Amino acid sequence: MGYATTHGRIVPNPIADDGDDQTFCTTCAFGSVCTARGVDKIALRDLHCLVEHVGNYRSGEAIFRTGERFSAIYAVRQGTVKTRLVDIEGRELVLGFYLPGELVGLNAIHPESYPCDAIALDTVEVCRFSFPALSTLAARVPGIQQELFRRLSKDIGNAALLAGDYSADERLAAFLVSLGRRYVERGFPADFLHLAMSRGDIANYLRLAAETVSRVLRRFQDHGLIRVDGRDVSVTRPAELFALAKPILQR
Amino acid sequence: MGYATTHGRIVPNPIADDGDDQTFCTTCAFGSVCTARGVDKIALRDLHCLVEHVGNYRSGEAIFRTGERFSAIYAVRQGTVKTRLVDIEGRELVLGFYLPGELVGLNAIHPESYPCDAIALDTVEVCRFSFPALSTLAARVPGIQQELFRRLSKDIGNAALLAGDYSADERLAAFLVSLGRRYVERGFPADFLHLAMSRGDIANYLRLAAETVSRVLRRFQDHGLIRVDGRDVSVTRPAELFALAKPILQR
DNA sequence: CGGATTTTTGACCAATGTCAAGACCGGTGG
DNA sequence: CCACCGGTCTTGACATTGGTCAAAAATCCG
Repeated sequence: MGYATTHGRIVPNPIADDGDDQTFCTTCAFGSVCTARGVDKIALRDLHCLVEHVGNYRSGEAIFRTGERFSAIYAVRQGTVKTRLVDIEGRELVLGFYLPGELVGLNAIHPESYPCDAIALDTVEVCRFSFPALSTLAARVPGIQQELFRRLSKDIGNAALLAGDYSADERLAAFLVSLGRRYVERGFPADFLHLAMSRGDIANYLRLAAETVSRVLRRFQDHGLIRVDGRDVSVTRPAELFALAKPILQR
Repeated sequence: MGYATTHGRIVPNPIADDGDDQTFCTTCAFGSVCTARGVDKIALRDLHCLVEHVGNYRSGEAIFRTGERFSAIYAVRQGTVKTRLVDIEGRELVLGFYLPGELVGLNAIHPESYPCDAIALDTVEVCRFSFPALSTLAARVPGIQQELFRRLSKDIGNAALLAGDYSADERLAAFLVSLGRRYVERGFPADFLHLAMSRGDIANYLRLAAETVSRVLRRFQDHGLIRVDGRDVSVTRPAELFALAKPILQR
């Protein structure tokens, strides 16, 4: 695990180890397949073979761009990635944020070309999985096929989450809670978040104006739910925050 | 093909034939796999074996309900299905509408239980595909695995479509254009739609109030873009309607 | 025909967006 | 070390879209 400082604090910052033939990267998208479900050695080696580490994208750089031919999906190893599309009128639309261990590019299988840009929000490393190779392997290894189906299916649900006509408060609360949960899954404290993305990106993702994000965070802080310091947020009343988020997150 | 009358008109109404060992149902979700890509005979028979026709749901009846254990996906054969969830506050949230040939239930793979209700909007018949059986088959027949990946991926894109902060006009235009396209794919005229769903359902799906849907349709008609008669809509100026929908549909 | 449901229409209201100005923060170079 | 600069963030005043409420009209269905 690596650490980075922001505003003079020590902030945990996940960095994937390289893994080995037995364990694979700890943050690997397919880690669970290999560990929990006991994939056979050969499959594991095959998976290793078709993975390619691609690294050191700096903030603002693109991992792929809209319209490029789809050939691979990417697992985030370190840093945070956003996907976004820019519509005909020039409006930016942020589709999602991806933390270490999450898969980017699943929405490109159908159109066969990437329907969005994937942009690094800080220093990012990814694993590249050639999709033809991966689907061949998936046909041989049930666990991997399963995992792909699962993640595709999960993304459908996630995309639908935002689509509701929820209030700005509900959206922001759900955003913070969900981000918190995903950090916890990766072994980070539940009550402290560092936001890799700007207010503008958050607003764009939640379909709000940046000003509204600012105001709501301010209000949450005034009510004692959270403590905001720039891009660092500590959650002081998780239960109340969750209560707000409930209509969106319930299931 | 069957026909039904509404408001005294003759409205085309797709009814899938039963297919045979060679051709499968014409509207079948996996039709393209079998025909275009030449699936081997054995696979085709297997697919036939694991399909189960389930029929004659009447308007309002559920094909599955929130929380039931996930065991199968369904391909619509006849009629129209809506999926919806009811949030903690009792608000209904329509997730999608499904025409003949489309797959319902893909969003249930991940949670392993259906995260929404699937409700018949008129007289509905479906094909039931046991999911364990289907994924086993998918591992053997690349075309089927491919088709599943494709459709899962497509649904991610569709779910994201609605999520933008688009105006009521843009939403409704995109809704009509997209519905029209899907009908055309099924061999129905491009300029005439019959809406199986109520204004309330449309509103709910587009995250608008029912009153807004009414008003916008009225305005479209006043401007000569469409002609509305209850649930029948004819598109008189497709180009202009598309122009409105463009920010949402472009890709 | 008659009650229930859906749809339309109108009047009003509130949440959120827009515009504009200023504060803050981090980085750069003198 | 400090001054400046660009970007991001915050705050305030105001405008607008779409929601809410209520009632009337149309449609459905027995």
